[in-house]
Amino acid sequence: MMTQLDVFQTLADPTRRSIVEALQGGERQVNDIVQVAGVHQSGVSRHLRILQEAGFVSMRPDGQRRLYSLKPGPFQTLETWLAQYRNLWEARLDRFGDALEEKRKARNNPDTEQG
Amino acid sequence: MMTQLDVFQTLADPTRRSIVEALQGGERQVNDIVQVAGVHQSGVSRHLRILQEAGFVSMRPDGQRRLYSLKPGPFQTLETWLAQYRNLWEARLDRFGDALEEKRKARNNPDTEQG
DNA sequence: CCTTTATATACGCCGTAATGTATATGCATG
DNA sequence: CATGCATATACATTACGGCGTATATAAAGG
Repeated sequence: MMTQLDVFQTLADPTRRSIVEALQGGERQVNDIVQVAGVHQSGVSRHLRILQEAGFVSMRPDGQRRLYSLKPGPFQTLETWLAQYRNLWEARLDRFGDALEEKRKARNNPDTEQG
Repeated sequence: MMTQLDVFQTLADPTRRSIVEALQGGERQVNDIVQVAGVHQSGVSRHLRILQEAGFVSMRPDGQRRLYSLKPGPFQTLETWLAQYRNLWEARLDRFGDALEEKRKARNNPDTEQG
């Protein structure tokens, strides 16, 4: 069974990413997605189930059609995860700037401590 | 062979994510990472190679040790990809992004006014 | 030198996940 | 009710990726 892939594992599959991309324009029915996904309808349905279980999409029945659309949750999760590292590399750039500053000061004042 | 996983596929593996996490604190040698990664040293080396090929880390030899550290590239790629989906949630976060942009500009141009 | 330590790689094994075919389910309509 | 369309799912196949063991390589140190 599949049971609850995390955000990264869900997005790891290129077909699923193309489905997510296709949903950027709003609600789509399964057959519309089949046109762009490059896999068989059964595959699209499976991917949609996985995306739904991971919280990426929600489904709304409309007669015999099923309309899928994006949900923000996992994107926010990703955002939060990414923020950790944004801080990291920005801090690194800041430290780089600080180091330059320290060097400049040290040149004028050789007693200055170096880390 | 493996040859160039994309950002999402690279991050899909939990062990690789734990390695990336371990590198948040800066340069680490392989054995240090083995302690926290939960897999054998050979596995860690393989993961590090994959991370390097995907641009997540760089390596610096130091005697017999190899020091690995994070590189920003793929994080920025992720950032760009994620930006497409920002309109899914609140404008609050857009303003947060703007604030970061302001910071970045300010760093390059220290005369810039800050709020 | 010989041994120890640090890391990388070849190899085989195994689990997982993606795919298509075939089929089930369910709505819609004549 | 019979037929057709839209979607989901069971099943078998196949490919890929992660793992550990064993081994190669190379630097340190006695």
